Amino acid sequence: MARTKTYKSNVKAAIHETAQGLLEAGLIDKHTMRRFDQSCLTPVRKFTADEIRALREREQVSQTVFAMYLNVTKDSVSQWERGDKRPAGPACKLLSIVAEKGLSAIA
Amino acid sequence: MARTKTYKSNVKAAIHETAQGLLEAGLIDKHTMRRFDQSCLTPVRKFTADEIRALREREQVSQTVFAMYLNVTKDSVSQWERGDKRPAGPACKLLSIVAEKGLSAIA
DNA sequence: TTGAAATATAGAACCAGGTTCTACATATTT
DNA sequence: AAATATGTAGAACCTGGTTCTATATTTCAA
Repeated sequence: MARTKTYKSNVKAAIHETAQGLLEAGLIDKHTMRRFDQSCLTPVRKFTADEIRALREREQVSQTVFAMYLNVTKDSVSQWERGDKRPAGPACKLLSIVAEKGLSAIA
Repeated sequence: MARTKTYKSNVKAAIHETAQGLLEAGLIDKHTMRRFDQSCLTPVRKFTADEIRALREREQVSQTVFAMYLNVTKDSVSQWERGDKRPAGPACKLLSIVAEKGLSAIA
């Protein structure tokens, strides 16, 4: 497409270009996202019980300390690692951040 | 207290010194946290509906985009800002990070 | 070695957070 | 004018997150 529009239009174009993939993948809801500042959201992985445990052990912290970083109870971490329960949306986001950037990213 | 113990003991001492405050404040559970690596956890604030809205508007994003960053649905963000529901542990942690470091910190 | 603290498992019960859906109301763009 | 983006509203559902108790093992200090 030709880039001869106003600044806002270019931003909008950039938005759609970067987000359209997510949209088509069904990862985000239908419309929206004007002014989506250029940054690309890191995709949020799903974590198995073992992956969560491996992640925590990689960071060399106990369940209790790990829980403190995530602002969750130690029981929740235990339940995740045992496969008793699975982390929800925000918790998965935090786990993704830790997986990619380490615990210090959410200190 | 005298600092004449081994390295591990000093670490432990540092742990207790930094975490004892939280412990005494009743913010963390009883014992624990050996090897708490020196970093200090940023305290997780509680957010009112208005604060959440102000935070989002400060970042200049729509509810939908804000929700994407937090890995939550746009409805949840709307419910938070209306006071219909309140963000839980992990969600509050993410909000705290955004409040202090901006949206880019969780991109 | 003895005891206290740290760490992790297990299960149960409860509540509210997060999801999904629909419908409606305004802007804002094209 | 038509289409899109944005936000409100409410309801229903489900499970995540909390809290509690109890138990087992390990680690550490006296």
